[in-house]
Amino acid sequence: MDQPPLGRRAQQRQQRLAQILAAAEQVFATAGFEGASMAAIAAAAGLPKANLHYYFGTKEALYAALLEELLRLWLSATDAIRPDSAPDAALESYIRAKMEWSRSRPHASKLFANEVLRGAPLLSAHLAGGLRAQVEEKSAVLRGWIAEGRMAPVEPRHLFFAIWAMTQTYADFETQIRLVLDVPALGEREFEDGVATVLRLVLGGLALRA
Amino acid sequence: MDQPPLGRRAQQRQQRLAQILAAAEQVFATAGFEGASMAAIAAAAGLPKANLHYYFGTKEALYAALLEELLRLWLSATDAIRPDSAPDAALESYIRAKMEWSRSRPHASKLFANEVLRGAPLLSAHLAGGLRAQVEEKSAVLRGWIAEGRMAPVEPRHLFFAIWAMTQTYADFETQIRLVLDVPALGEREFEDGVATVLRLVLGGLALRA
DNA sequence: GTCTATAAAGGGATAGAC
DNA sequence: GTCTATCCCTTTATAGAC
Repeated sequence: MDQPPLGRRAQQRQQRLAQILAAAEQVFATAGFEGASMAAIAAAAGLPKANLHYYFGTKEALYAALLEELLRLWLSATDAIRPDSAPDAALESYIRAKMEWSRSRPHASKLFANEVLRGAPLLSAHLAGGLRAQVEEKSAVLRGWIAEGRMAPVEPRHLFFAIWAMTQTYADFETQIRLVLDVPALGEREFEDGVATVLRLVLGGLALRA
Repeated sequence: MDQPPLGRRAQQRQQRLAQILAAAEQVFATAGFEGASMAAIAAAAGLPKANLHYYFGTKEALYAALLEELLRLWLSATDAIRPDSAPDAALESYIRAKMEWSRSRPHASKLFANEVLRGAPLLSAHLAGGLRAQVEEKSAVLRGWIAEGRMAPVEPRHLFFAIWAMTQTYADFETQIRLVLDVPALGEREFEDGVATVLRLVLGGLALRA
């Protein structure tokens, strides 16, 4: 993606941008768009407030830049679901990828959840465009497997909704899960139990395992 | 709950309170705590702003009153899960109740989601208290069924997380589901497909149906 | 009890020195 | 490019007339 001959100035610029984006992701994720203040983001980034405006112009532009990056992540996880794949391996791979995303990028997941809760004012076009197209494409693959008797009949789009919900809940509802389980933070143990549960429901529910 | 001899004044007071709470639930649900303004809530309730302060004092008190009511709903849905129940009927009843709640009270679900995303500052005590206790109690019932061989082995608490996620997503992520399905609003058809999908995954995954 | 007017605080954004 | 000081608007909350 990056052209190699990047001057020292451009490098520093990239670093500043990344520094601001990381701080913004964290603050927006837990406070939401309205709840996050530019002052709080600046403090998290260790920079004066005016610096953020120099790099991104407005609060909304900074927020939009984060969503932009987020969408690439969202749309890149379904690669394993292809007509020539084995249904059980494909779905297991997809579920593990989604769960790993919740573990490693919880702020991104929460940011996305906040935006959708608000009615997705900055994301509607992408949801109705790229995401819908991808869901349709992958649903066709699943319908093919069902027609061949390789998988129990299910409405594929609702299966995706269920998988998204079960995996993302470990990021978005982390607070609730942590308090119910009475652990200080979600760790390996909790994510392993989560993966095992989701795999049992999906693979078992679709007659893909004993 | 209400004492019968309620004077006309008290009746009007109750009506005003309900009117404000309904408007506040809707505004807080989509805008979040910070994003919602007392002016917007007042407009939705058809009252001047000062009226809200007269009845509830502060914005946070109004918000807290909504969460209070919400918790009663959350904690009342697991009644069907009892040691002497049939596992499949109990879980089906629970799933249908949770899904019906997403259909009939989407604003309440979104309000809850917003609060948990924020780290549940006003809800931590209840999540670690009443909710945890209830989950432990019902998990013990499920472990009993598993020990008797009436249900496939699963970590009961994570099963609850999965059921909560799959059912609440039809309220919280309604915008995304609507756009992916390309429908103007979620209707009977969509909720029936959702219930069917969740039942297949849970009952099938736990070896409670063919 | 109800409403208008306003006080007090905090927010995004920018001007202008360096 | 970077930072301080500040403008201007919105927001919560209340005072005080009715």
